Amino acid sequence: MAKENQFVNQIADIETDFPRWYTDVVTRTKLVDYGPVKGTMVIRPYGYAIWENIQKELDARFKATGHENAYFPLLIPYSFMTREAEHVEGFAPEVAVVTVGGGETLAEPLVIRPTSETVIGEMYSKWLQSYRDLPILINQWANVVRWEKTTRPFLRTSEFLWQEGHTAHATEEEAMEETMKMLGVYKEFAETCLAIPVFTGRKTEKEKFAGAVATFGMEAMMHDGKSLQAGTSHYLGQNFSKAFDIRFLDKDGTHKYAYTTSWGVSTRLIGALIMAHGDSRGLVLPPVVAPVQAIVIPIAAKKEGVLEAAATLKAKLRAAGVRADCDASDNSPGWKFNEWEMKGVPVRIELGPRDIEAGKMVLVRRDTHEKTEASLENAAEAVQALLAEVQQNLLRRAKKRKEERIVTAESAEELLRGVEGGNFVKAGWCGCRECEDKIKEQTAASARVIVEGETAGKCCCCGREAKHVVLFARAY
RNA sequence: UGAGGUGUAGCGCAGUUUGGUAGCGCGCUUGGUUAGGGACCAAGAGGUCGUGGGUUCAAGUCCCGUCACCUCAACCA
Repeated sequence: MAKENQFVNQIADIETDFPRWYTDVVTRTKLVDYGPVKGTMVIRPYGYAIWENIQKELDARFKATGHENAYFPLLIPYSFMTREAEHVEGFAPEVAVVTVGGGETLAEPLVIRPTSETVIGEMYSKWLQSYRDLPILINQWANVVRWEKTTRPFLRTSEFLWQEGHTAHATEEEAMEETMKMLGVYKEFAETCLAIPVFTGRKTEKEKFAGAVATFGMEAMMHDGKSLQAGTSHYLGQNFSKAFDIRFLDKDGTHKYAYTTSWGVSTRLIGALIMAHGDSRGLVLPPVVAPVQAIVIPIAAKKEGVLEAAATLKAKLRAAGVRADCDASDNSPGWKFNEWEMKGVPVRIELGPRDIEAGKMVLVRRDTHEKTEASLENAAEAVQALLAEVQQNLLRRAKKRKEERIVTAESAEELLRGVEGGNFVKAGWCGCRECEDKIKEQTAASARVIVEGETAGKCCCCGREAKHVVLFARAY
């Protein structure tokens, strides 16, 4: 009992104090540390390794859909921001501005990019001349800065890492197709790699990206029933091409403005992983993105042959492509069990004198804590099979919860009851901004996405005829 | 930007009410014994008490200012 308490004291209780649980877990597992400047974070090796795995998976998908990587400058002339009216209005309050360079006040202040539509638009206008130059399909991996008032590691920080795709097309249809295609790429990635089932759909006017014609979002359900916007894909129409003069000479001999898109996901995905799968013992990482997929814990490590056998096993697993490690530190086995569980490693392998003699190992999976034995001879196969199963199970589990936690509401009261119970709520909406604001005020829930292909009778707020079915939730 | 809270050793905290030698737990170092769910013994190292000023013989403690961080709300990926 005393020992149990000692463990529990490491991190706050996930059910009763989720925000605290989150910050405890991200710092104690060494994913992240706070930076010296307000709102900044240091992504430590264990956290960055997750990001690298996310990047690897996403980058492959971007390349497979015809995109190339490039890099645009961090500093943007302030005047660029003001060329698109909605854009500047949306971003001006949270932009960081450089006014001095080389000890001298700059003639024109520079913005540290909060997003890159403007610089990239400027460059596209230079590069684009003929319809033959289209489409332009470029992605950038970069950091951006948004001066946020309150911050939380991975979820909202002043500086964060992301990927922003920026494309230009000859027609509206093609640009819209691109917008939806990339939303689909995100969705597939979230489910197969992060084991997070998501809701996708169009955002309301209130929630859309500043400067977009339409924004489509990917929403994920967190442990506490709140929603996290995990990615967005924007159809920008000709808003930016008109502001930045992105024109081309078409087949018919006339100049036309291009149709552009942009889409991005960020290090917030790491926060999504943590909050979607974590449990009372800490992180639960899906094998596809886990920095360490299997951790070998030698038992009675000082007994002859144990460490050697553990090292051999690790090497064997690595040779088979498993991200394996061995904890040969002086800590007790029990300490290691808890530590690596907190760090979310999908599979633990216990290897002691008894096992070695029997030619076996003990496998313990992080998601269910189920213990099994497997032969050392086919170690790699057994571990790979278990990793695949853990990945499947995490998705299955998350899907089940997602389905169980969707309710419908006919009135604002029902909506409130729904979100208070930690649910996502489908409800009819008349389409007006007043109702949307009112719902938010009364329930603290916002319109996450407009649900496609469903019809509702009445608006849950004003009772007029509903234009859309909307998925409402409290959000991060 | 509004409301609340916290700053004392690497981490978590006590000490502040009533001013008088800087404490506890974990972690860290060294040596030894241990080892299948956060082991044990012994000896150590480590602190301008967030910061600036003031009151006082004397300030972690009282007064004034200031900064940072956390939680909740509003805005965003």
